[in-house]
Amino acid sequence: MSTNETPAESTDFIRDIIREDLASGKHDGTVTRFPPEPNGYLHIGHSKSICLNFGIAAETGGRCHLRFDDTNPIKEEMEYIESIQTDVRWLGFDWGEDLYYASDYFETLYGWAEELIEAGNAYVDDLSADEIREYRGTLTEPGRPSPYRDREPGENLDLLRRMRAGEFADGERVLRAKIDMASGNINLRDPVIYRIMHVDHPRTGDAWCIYPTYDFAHGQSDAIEHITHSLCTLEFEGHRPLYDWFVEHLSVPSAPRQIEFARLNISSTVLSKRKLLRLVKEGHVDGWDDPRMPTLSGIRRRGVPPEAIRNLIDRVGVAKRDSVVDYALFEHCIRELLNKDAERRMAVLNPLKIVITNYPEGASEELAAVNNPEDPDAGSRMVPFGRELYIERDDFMEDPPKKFFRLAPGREVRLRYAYFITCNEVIKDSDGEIVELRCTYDPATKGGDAPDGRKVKATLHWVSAAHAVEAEVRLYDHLFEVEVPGADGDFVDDLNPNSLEIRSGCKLEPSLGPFVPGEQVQFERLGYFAPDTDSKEGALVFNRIVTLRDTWARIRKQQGR
RNA sequence: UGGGGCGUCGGCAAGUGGAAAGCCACCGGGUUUUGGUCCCGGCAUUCGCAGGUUCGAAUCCUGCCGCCCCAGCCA
Repeated sequence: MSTNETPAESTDFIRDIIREDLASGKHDGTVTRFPPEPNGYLHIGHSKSICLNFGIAAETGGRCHLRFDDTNPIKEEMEYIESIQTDVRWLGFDWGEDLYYASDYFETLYGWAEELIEAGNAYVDDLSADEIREYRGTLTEPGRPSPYRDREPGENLDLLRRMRAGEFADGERVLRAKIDMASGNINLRDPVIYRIMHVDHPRTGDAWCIYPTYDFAHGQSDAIEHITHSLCTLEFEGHRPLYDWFVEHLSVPSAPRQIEFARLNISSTVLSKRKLLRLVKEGHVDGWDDPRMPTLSGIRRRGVPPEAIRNLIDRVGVAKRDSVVDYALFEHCIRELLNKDAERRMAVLNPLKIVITNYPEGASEELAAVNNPEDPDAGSRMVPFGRELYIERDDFMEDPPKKFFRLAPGREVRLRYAYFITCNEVIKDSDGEIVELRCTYDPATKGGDAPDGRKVKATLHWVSAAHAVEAEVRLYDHLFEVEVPGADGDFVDDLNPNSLEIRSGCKLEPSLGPFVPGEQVQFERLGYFAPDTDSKEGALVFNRIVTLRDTWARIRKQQGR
């Protein structure tokens, strides 16, 4: 198979800039980086940055580094360093040898701090945090210089060395860059670049008790790694002048360019570590990998293939506008992929027993079922059929409304890959609850076609009662009831109380018994599912990844339920 | 009332002076042994608003309005 068309190049303002830089010879190649702080789990919002950085590197034959921005030991843990690597790999990206840590540069960064002092561009400030805030001024009033602003380089150097040596307590002094206390950009009002923290660092242990801030570490780390384009989110726009200031005033080995883009937001969920942490801590979900969570670990556990996330990111694009992507677009990406890849199976989640009264007692037979109508190579399998079967309760109505085409008293429908059946009798218990249906089948319709050409308006899925495998199936809905949680009030108040529904006693066709964990299946007419990590031998648990598009549900809604 | 950004269909998003791409959602219709898939069609006479420049403006100019970010020794 060949084509003359070149694949449509995804383009956005960042790729445009990079293309120009390459064309003009400003750079020979590209080096990007994904720089998470190891203080939490990655979520789908991060995948935009990951796909962008690794994607651009791949498209331009460059490299993308994975760098942990571990400058604040209070919040960081090795556990996160592990999980982040697992998640990035799962998403489908590889940093090769290029794994770095900002903490690897602590000594170099410290040297640059002394360099700044010697040039009269930094000073040790004895003001307290509160005083610094007061002196900083406000959004509309300029700041005032600290009384320590004009200390001599010699004294500053001595003080910084003593800070490093551990002579002072946390918060007693800080090192500040001497820039402009009257700047309209508050980030330039002598930002703190080193603080004292007598805290062990996950990687450097007790080697340091002073740590550089993000502003003093990030651009310089980029420069050390010869990053050409440092892509970050919009909230860092105001930090760019500072980023550039350090690159200009320090003897760094290269001059990276920071470019900002809008972060990914998705409706009906939240994407901030703070909020996600609260969901876990307050027990609204069962952990970071709860299948309802937008964390990569949660999405993975739910059964979503990583390719679906990459496709979503491609479709969303990259721009500078604050936006909220419709969750439906994500669902579409999942369905689009799984429709093509997932094998079909039959499973009944809410069983209603039917007895085929004219089918011989004790008999059974095997019927051929297609594995994936979208993929002829997927072949077919045999499914057992017998006198007693289960169908979905929703597929029968004693008193059907207009447009309900499924089973009803006196009505004939098709059992997929099996026979036409007609419902003759409805059996109820003493409460009036339907407990069983008595039907007859037409032996001439074996396989699902009537030789006389008669049609039927519905095809139902089913499972033979004698052969069924039992399983628990977990159904998920949006975590939040509103598109933008917390738009008015606490986001927790917008939680969807019905985001999880557990169905036990579900009946699966026997081929699902030994199903391989990690693989996705379509339960015909119901949606895409995957085994949960809670599955055990003989105690299967499936997660619903996403439903199928459901036109009948829409009709029902239009009819007023 | 400081500085930095952003405003194109319900949601994303192209377009950068010469006839408003595409995708999702939604609404029809066809095919169908999944009310799935697939196919066909519809969906911005108008680009936050108001002026101006121009033969011609979403694109240029001016003014206004709205939204987001910044006052951590977080990132």
